[in-house]
Amino acid sequence: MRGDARTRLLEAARDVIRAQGFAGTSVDDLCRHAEVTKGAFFHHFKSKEELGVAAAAFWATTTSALFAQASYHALTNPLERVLGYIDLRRSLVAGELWQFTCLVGTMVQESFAGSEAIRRACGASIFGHAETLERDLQAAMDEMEEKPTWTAASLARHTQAVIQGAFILAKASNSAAAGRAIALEQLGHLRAYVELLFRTEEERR
Amino acid sequence: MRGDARTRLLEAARDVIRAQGFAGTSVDDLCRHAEVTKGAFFHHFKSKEELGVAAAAFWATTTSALFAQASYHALTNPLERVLGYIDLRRSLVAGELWQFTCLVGTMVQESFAGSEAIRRACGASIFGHAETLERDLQAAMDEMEEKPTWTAASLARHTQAVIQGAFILAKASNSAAAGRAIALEQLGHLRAYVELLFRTEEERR
DNA sequence: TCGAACATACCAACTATTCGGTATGTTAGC
DNA sequence: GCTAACATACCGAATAGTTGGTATGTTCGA
Repeated sequence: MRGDARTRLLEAARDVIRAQGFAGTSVDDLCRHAEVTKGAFFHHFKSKEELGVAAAAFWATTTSALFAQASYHALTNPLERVLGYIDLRRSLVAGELWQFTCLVGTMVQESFAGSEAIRRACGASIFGHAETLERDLQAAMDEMEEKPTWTAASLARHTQAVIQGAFILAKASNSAAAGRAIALEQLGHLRAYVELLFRTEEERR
Repeated sequence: MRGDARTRLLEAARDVIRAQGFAGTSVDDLCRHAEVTKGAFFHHFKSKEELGVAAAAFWATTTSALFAQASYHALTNPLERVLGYIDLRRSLVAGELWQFTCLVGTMVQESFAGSEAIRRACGASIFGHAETLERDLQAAMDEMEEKPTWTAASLARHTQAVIQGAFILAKASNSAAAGRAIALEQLGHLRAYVELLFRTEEERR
């Protein structure tokens, strides 16, 4: 028990902030949820803002570890690896909204004006994750006959834009079930776009 | 001057909440920005939450008026009208981030768990706007030879998902200029997807 | 048409509470 | 016995919301 207060606070931040937002979550909220006293909080983080930065970094490392060990990386076809990533994202849409939405996407929305440090940490997480898709996208592009006008980096960012937008539409929905359905629907459109971009006419039939 | 305190508060909410988020904006912030006293605020809105609901409704009416009068509606080809909508959205990406991002997208992200009333108002704005695109999309679909598997409603929602996601990536960017560039890039991908879906192989060459 | 009755719009000061943060401990492990 | 990891108690500032009052109409009967 002793020695893990910092991790418990970061896990609490990950869950509570996704549900309530950063400004809508008080330090006491986090301490209650992590079953930790305020003294412990300010022992590990010198301010609430510093916790926000640490939570974004925590999110970046834990999620990148999750995706790094995924099985789609073993596929030989780079396009199949990209589609495998999208399918994995689809499989992660489960449970309540706060369980599958994105911490840094939520945080950056309300912190980009107030805290440059949090904004930078969230941006690093989002764009860093996008960059991990770039290699496979570039490899798939290199196999194409006619070179496209768009770049692998912009398409990698597009996957993240669709995912983040899907989460917003899910949050705007009338129920968790409806939100999940819309998120899946939107990831379906993302998959269709990637397939349309890469599959040539003859391949499609 | 007298009699417009309510409108000035709604305009202040539209601008300040887009920059700071709902929870990050205090009632005093709004009163200062609208040059109105706190008494006036609680005369027109019985709570901060009620202002949030009214701001979402205000956003829905003002933005739908903006798009209703746009010139792309005069185009005869329904697909051209859809692409005209996307091009209009691209032209609106200008100035600072808080000036072109979406109020209800920002608000729903942090309010969906805390206030059902605000969540509902934001959802009505987003999905109501999506529905205005459905007619043109359906008309374009009806002109296609082979009927697609996806629906006009889901594609209409997809436009909104990409737009909302583009705003999040813009906010995560290191500068307003970089954010604008990413937003435009992402709307470009959205345009490309719509074109790929509707243009048949022969039309494309 | 005049004015009392009423309604709306707003103001300035106040309250109760919550917030982020701090000061001062206490405990456990090397 | 020294240091990092906590706990307890507290502070000042900020917060949402309230109160009692005033200024500006609006209505309607005599």
